[in-house]
Amino acid sequence: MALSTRFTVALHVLTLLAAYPGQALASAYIAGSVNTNAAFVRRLMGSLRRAGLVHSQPGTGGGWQLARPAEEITLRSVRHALGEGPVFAMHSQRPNPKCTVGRHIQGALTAVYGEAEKAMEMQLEQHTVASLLRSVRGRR
Amino acid sequence: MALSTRFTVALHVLTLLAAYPGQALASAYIAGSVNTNAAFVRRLMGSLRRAGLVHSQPGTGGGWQLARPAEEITLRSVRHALGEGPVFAMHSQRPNPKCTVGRHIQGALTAVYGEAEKAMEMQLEQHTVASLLRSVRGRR
DNA sequence: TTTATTTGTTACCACCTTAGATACAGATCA
DNA sequence: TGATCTGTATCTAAGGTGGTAACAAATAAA
Repeated sequence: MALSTRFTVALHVLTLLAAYPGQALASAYIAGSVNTNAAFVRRLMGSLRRAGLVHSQPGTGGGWQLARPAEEITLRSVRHALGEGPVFAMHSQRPNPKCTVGRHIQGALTAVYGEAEKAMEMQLEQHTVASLLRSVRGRR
Repeated sequence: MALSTRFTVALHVLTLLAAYPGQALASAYIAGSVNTNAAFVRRLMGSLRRAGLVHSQPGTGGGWQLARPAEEITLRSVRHALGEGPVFAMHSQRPNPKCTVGRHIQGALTAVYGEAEKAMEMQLEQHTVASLLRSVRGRR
C-alpha cells in the first residue's frame, strides 16, 4: 500500500525552516521546495503547530517558523506530533476465538510489534532536525 | 492509510501450521481461523511458498505445511518473503532540485530511515514462528 | 481605512491499495 | 470417475492519500 509521505514532508519542511532561522516562510514558498501544494503544507503544519514544534503567523510577511531550537526537535517527536499510527496492522477482521491460535495471536503479536517499533523509535530519537540539516549541508 | 494486514495474517497462518506439524491444512480451514476468505489465504501463502517457507499440496487431503522447522523461520524472513516494502515513504513528487534542502533531503532521510528500519528488523530477527507459538500457548 | 497577504479550514476529486467475493482450470487422491 | 484442493484471474466496495479550489479571518502595510 502506498505509505503516507507526511513524515517525510514534515521533516523536509522542518529542515527548511531550520535553514532559515528567524525568517517566516510562507506555505506557498515551502510548497515550492517540497513540490506540492500550499493547502497540503498548511494541513500538515497544523499538526506540528498543535504539538508546539512550529509557530505560524498570518498576514503580510507571515508564515512558519520553528517554535523550538532545531537541536531539541527529535525525529521521534515529529512522528508523534503527526499522530502517525503503528507500523504493523492487525487483522482487519477479528480472528476466530474458537481457535487457540486465533484467540491469542494478537496478544502475542502486540508484544513483538511493540518491541520492534520501540527499537525503531529509539533510532529516530537519536536524530534531530539540526542533525538532518547538517547532513543535508554535508552533501552540498 | 490502512496498513497491510498481510504480515500479521502470514504470521497467524504460520503459527497455525506450526501448531499442527505433519498435517496439511486446507486454505478454507485456515481462512476459518483467520476469519477471511480462502482466496486471500492462497494468494498470501503463494509468497511464502515461493520463498521456501511452506509447502502446498493440491487434491484430496492436501493443503499447507511448513517446509522448514518453525525454529528456523524468523519473523524477519517472513517479512522479506512477503516482499514488504519500506516503513517510510519518500515524497510522492520529487522535491525541488533548485533548493539545497530539496536537493539533498532524500539522501539524508534514506540514511536515517535505513538505520531505523534495520533496528526494527533486528528485533524481528529475534523471534521465530516457534517462539510465537510458545507465546500463544502461554496465554491459554 | 483600505488593500494585499497569509493562515486555517472545508469540500471535493482522482487515484491507488486492500481485501472480500466469485469463478474456473489444473493437479491430486480415493 | 468424482471429489478435493491449489493456483490464478477478475471484479468490486471501502478507505486512505494527496491535489485542487474556495473562502472567512487575521495581520501588516500603504
